[in-house]
Amino acid sequence: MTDKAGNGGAATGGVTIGDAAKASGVNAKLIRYYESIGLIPEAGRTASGYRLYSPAEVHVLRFVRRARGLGFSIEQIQTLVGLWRDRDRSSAEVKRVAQAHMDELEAKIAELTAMRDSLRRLAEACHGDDRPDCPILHDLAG
Amino acid sequence: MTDKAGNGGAATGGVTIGDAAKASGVNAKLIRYYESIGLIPEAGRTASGYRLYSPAEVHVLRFVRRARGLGFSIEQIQTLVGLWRDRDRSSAEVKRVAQAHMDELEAKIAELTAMRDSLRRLAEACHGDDRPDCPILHDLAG
DNA sequence: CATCGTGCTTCCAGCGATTGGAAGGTCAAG
DNA sequence: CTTGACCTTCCAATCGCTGGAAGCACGATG
Repeated sequence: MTDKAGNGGAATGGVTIGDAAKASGVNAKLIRYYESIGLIPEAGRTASGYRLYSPAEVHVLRFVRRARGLGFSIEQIQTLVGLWRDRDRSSAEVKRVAQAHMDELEAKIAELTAMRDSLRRLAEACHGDDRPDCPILHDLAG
Repeated sequence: MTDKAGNGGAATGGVTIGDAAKASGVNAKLIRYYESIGLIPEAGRTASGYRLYSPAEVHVLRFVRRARGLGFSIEQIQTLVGLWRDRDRSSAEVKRVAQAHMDELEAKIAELTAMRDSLRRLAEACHGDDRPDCPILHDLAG
């Protein structure tokens, strides 16, 4: 029940991908995927080929997970991680990326809301009983 | 400028895919795709292999386009087209499909709205100037 | 020492709903 | 006969994952 490698988080120079996954909330499969597309740099390896993650790398993974949670695209996250690493960044640059994403969110919300409203109007007019008459189909049929 | 086939909409037993596209608002590529996945039945063909669409088939395409416009999935549209064709359908069944989709829309809207609100709060707290301090990155970094 | 179970590795494929392109056949008009 | 607009099929890419298969690595147990 204890660590199979005996180093669940310290001293050896990094944790395995499974532990990095647990610590960051990004599953192992996804971590490899993020590496493969270049979102995160290639991890170091043990002699036998296992990936190793330092606390700093786990931190990046957590960052990525949070950014995905806010709906940022991989491309935007790449930019954000870059800005995060850059101590001389301007907050204006970060804000620009965030604003761009907010605009996308706003557009998507508007689109979905319009769909929902149209649909709601149609559904409200539909009896929803055994009779075949249905304003929903009537509308779709044009 | 007139019809290349001389039958832009009548008498010959159907229009070509390009004309069906213009008439339905679904582009030709997409019509073929819809056929390939079984959303619409295989179209008839001319001797030389061109697809032909009757007014009724064009009508189905228009139906599909409107349903996609409301955000219904292909699978849901398949059900709706089936119900549309069935004169003995119950409006309750149609309403169920619509309601299911409205629930999905509602969930997505809630998700995106939560993202937008979080992001807005962070962005409002960000100066957006030359200084590197940024609550957005601060939050993402945890 | 052999074996077991778990975790790691790579690679390949699929999801949903399109869109794009390449390579080639068909048709009517000039 | 050539031109050009249409049609055909097939294959690949998009976005962000997720799943599976086949095979090595590792530690604990019998």
